[in-house]
Amino acid sequence: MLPFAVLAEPTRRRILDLLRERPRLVGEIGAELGLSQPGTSKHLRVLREAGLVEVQPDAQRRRYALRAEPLAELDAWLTPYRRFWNRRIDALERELDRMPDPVSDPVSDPVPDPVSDEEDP
Amino acid sequence: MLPFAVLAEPTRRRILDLLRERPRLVGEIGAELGLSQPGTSKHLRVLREAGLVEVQPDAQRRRYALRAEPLAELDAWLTPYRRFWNRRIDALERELDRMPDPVSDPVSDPVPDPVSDEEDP
DNA sequence: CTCGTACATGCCTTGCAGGTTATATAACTG
DNA sequence: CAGTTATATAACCTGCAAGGCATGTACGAG
Repeated sequence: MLPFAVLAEPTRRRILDLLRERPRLVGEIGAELGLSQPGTSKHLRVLREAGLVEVQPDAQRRRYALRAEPLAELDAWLTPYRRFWNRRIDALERELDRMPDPVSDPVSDPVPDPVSDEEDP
Repeated sequence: MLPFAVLAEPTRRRILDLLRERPRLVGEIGAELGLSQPGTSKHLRVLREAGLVEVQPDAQRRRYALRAEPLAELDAWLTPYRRFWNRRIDALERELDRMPDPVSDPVSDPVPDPVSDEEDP
C-alpha cells in the first residue's frame, strides 16, 4: 500500500497519534480507540508494512512503537508547496528544517537536513 | 472526501505537481498525464471540492490553478512528528558512538545519513 | 497436557473510489 | 441556424479496502 494511502485512513492516523505518546500493546490501542481486536491487528499490519510502526515482542504481547521516518517522504512532497500558502514562509521553512529537538540534549550540532531534493526557480 | 484521501490518489498529486508550475486547461492536464477527458474532470472536481484548485472560466475553457492553503492542514498534522525522525538520527549517532570507530570524529563530521531505508527483519 | 490470554490470519461481505462510455451543457464558428 | 470545441455529468462496472466473525498460533499458568 502506498504511503499516502496508509495515512488516508483516519483510524490509522489516530493510532499513530497514540503511539506518539508512548509505545503500546495491541489491546491498549484497540481499547482506547474502540476497535475490535482483529481490526486493530489489521491496521497495525498495514502500518508495519509501511514502516510506520515497529513491534517488540514480549511473550504473547506485542508492543508497538512509532517509527516516523517514512513520514519524511510526505514532508518532502509537501516542501515545494509550502511557499504557495504563504510567501513569507520561505524563511520559516528553512527554520523548521533545523528545528531543535527539545527531548534530547543538544550537542549543539547543526541539525542535518535529512531529505532536501526539491528546487524551484 | 477527507483531505488526506484526496491526496492518496497518485494521479491527483501529479495534477497538483503540474499546476505548481502554472495554471492549465483541463485538456492540457489530461494530455500531459495521459488521462481520459472525463477522468480528468472527475479528479479536478475532487480537488476543487477539497479547495486544492481553483478554476477560472475562459469561454468554454476552464483554467485550473493550484490553491495550496488546504495543504497547511497536512503540514500541521505532520508537525508533531518531525522531531521523531530527527530524534532517530540522534539515536543513530549514539549507536555509532558506542561502536569502536577510530576513523572519523562523529561530532565534527556533519555529514548526515540522509535516508537509510531498512525493512522487515 | 489443558486451559486462558494476547495477538494474527483467513474468509466473507459491503461500500465506495476510479475508470470507461455515452450524453448533456455551453460557447465559439461559419 | 447547424456544427465543432471544451468541459461536465450521468450511468454503469469493477476492484479493493475495511469491517465482522471464526479460527489459528504462541506463550504462560496451573
